[in-house]
Amino acid sequence: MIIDEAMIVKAANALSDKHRMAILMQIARQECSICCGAIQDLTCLSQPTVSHHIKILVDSGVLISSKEGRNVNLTINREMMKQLSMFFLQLS
Amino acid sequence: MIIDEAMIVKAANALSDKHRMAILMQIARQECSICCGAIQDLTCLSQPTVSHHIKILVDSGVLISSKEGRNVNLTINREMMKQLSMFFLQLS
DNA sequence: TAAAAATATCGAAGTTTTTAAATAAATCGA
DNA sequence: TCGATTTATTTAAAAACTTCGATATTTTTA
Repeated sequence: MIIDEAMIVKAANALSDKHRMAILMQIARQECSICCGAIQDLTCLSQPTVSHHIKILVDSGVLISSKEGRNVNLTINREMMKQLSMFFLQLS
Repeated sequence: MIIDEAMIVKAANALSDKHRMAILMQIARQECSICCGAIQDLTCLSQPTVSHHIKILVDSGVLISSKEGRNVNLTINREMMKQLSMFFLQLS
């Protein structure tokens, strides 16, 4: 996976909102994947707002989504996390 | 240095703009510290806009500024970069 | 001390983001 | 098939962000 500056900016943008960060951390704590509804229960936000935030997280490559019936399961994109870690390591 | 979720969000926000990312990368390429004027020369932005972006980068802890006469010298906060790297490594 | 230089602040315009209500679409179960 | 469930989309309002011109502040230099 090749990551460029624009992708880092996009990922940073995805994580620049406290609700989206909370969603990421919630998924990180999970053993297995988790669906949108379960995430909504953990926030103070409406369903459309959660859907919007999840879209941003998925579009940026931070999360991976996979549809399963009427649910959408979400997992962390660990490859992206690795790339971000490397990026900041090089700057340290 | 202890870094919490809110600080990560703030740093991510600082890096969620392509101009601010470009400023960071420019400073990263530098051997020694660099002043605001030198950064402005490398962007297509006005002086007040560059000043504004630099303030966001400094306030978030991404950059460190030190005044020297009428210049402000900027360097990367490598400790912050290390913390960010660690954060994403744990998620990978 | 006065002009020049570097940076910061203020104020306003334009753009983007966040949010939720209403609604749509897709899928499951009875 | 019909109603319930899950997620997405549309729309609109409010809040936040980006940008720059004008101006202020601080420091250097002539």
